Amino acid sequence: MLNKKAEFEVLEQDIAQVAKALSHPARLSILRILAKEKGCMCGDIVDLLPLAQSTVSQHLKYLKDAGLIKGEVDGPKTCYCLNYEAIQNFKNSLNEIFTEIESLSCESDCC
Amino acid sequence: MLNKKAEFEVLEQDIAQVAKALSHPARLSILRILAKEKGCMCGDIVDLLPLAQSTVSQHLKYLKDAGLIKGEVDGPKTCYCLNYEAIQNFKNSLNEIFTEIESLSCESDCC
DNA sequence: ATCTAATATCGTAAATATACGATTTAGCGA
DNA sequence: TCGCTAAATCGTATATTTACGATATTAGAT
Repeated sequence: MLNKKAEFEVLEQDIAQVAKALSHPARLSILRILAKEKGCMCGDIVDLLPLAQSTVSQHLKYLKDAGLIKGEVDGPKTCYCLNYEAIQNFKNSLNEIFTEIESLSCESDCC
Repeated sequence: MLNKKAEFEVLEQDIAQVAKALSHPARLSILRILAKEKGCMCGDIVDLLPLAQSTVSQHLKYLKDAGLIKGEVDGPKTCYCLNYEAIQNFKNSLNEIFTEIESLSCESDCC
């Protein structure tokens, strides 16, 4: 199958990638847990979610690849934290698009 | 495969669903086109995107199912418009989660 | 040196998304 | 009525995501 994603604007590609990372409730839940728990929760996330350890690890990788979290290996453990800068950047990009959309409000003759 | 999405919070499920609709550059592009073009563009979207008609139609359906756009059938044509209310709702929900995340900023001992 | 606990990775199965061409549907105009 | 145009839907191929169990990896503790 041909992948056409590269043919769109970079801003659109960037937002799409982060939106994809936010497109599963488990990953949104993980972000909230990481914000709530002091000292950067690691494996305890598994205890808080109805998912297997390997699945949680997979979701964490997904979030890390999207840049939304950082992970620091510490012996056999790994410490995950939110990447506030990346979250802020996403918020800004999304706002950029949303305000553009709202300001261009079409005076439609139909719906 | 077991689908575990239903086991998460409704807020998380709702945001995830809209985020998924925003997770492809073609769909973000469509939203911008709908905002820009007066009179609610319909088939001309196809001319503006590097995708086949059937693929664009599929993306439009995806956006409509997520509630982000409305479509009004008018003879053989269909007129699509943004659903500003839904977009506003999503913005609010996302802000809710993001401000929660930011206010809970963890004082971590690692990253 | 070995055991153990915490994670990551591998292999795999099923579900969903992405893309296309071909076909169907619907109403308009000749 | 017949074709035309616009759009939706179908069928299909491929890619990606989601989920799990099993296995590998890593470093501290015994």
